[in-house]
Amino acid sequence: MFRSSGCADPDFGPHNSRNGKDIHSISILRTFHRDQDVFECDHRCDWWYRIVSGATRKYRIRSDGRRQIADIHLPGDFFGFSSNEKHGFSVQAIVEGTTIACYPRRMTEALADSDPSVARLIRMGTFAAIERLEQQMLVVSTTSAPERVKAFLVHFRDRVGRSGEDGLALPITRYDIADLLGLSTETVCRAFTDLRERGAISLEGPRQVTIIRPGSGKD
Amino acid sequence: MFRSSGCADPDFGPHNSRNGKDIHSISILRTFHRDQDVFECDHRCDWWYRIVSGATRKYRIRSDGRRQIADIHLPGDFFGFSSNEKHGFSVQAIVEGTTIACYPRRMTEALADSDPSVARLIRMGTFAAIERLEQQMLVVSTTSAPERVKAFLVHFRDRVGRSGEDGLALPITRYDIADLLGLSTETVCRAFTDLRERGAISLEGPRQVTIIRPGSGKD
DNA sequence: CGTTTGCTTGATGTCACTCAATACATGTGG
DNA sequence: CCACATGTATTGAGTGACATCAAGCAAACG
Repeated sequence: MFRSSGCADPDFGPHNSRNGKDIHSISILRTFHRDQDVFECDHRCDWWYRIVSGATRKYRIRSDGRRQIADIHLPGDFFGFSSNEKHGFSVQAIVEGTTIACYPRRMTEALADSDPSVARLIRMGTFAAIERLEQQMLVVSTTSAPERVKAFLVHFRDRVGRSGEDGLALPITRYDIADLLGLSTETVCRAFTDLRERGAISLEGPRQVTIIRPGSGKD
Repeated sequence: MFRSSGCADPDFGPHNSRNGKDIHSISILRTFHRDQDVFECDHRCDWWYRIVSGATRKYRIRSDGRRQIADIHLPGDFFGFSSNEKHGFSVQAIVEGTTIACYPRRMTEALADSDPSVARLIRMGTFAAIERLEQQMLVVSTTSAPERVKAFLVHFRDRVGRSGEDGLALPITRYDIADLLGLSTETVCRAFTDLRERGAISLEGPRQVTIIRPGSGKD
């Protein structure tokens, strides 16, 4: 359905561990259906996660009933970190068949204590999560709606891993984009057509976008 | 000027280290003037930081000249983490005399490799940073301007460390709040008066706020 | 300088509707 | 019983009309 980023991840190959146990051996792989929960907001933080293939959304239902999406996770992304007892967010699979590596938290922390390379790996994962959120913050705070959508597209393309070609296949609906950017679906639709008419993007289909002029209004 | 949270931090007291070196001994304390740069966006990420007292803003200048504030750091907060060579953001002191503990990155990473408790400390700091950003995301994405300001106030009060009293002293100007929330200063002002007239907050002064009804529209 | 208010214009949310694609159950004829 | 068509409901996407809210400018206030 959309370009799978696969498992091409240099950081996550087999690595030297001093005691035989590595981070792979303590993880379990789970596959999720579309819209299936990975965890809910009131669950305990007993696991860490990493996307192998597919995509997930981290969201929260506001008191007024709106759904706020805080993050989209793509292959290679870590998530589920928390210093509290419970995550404040729920996470759902977006794509049918999303595969996620699940790491039991206590065991992984113990492994990190004994193996500095594991600690380093987790550290890099959290650093990447911080940068993802910071970029996301810039995108969300873009004032004009079309520019916000465009910033999202550029950011998303950069995350998917630019492979030279310009075509970008969105795994998410307009509704998801709206809840991620704090806009209404209608405004997102209008932003897409606006960007297309102004020549900033071209649409081969609703989910198939080509960014033509990423320069204007990049940040 | 505003309530100093001081240094009351259990995690950061002297801790057991196996080789005599602890994270305190490799850090240096620096004091900054108001609006003085801690680092700029194109600088290399050679240091990690932690606020001891005062406050800082992490910001970035957009291509259209607007200043986007991505985070406010308060005492106890770690910042400066990045998996890239350079931070994409600049950080400035907000409060005169802001004191920051600076940790040389390579040395701290080496210390983390040899001392699991240091690695754990850094991990907790990054987890807290992630949660800060996620909460910030929820605040920024609140649709209505008054509700967004109110969400900011509630979030900020929770971060400053609720000590029972309701009074909240803001270390930052309306302009900073505007750039943090993606609003104009005028709209922030109007939101303050609107919240005051509706009885949600009371203002003892421009920087002295009391949150009366945090419940409505909390998230 | 930081904060606040009034006024106007423009942008966005809301409501309503259309359109296309899909899935699923039902019906019909061989 | 099976193959194939039809009707219906559902979902995602796009558009238009209208009211509302926030930005921008100006000016006053402390």
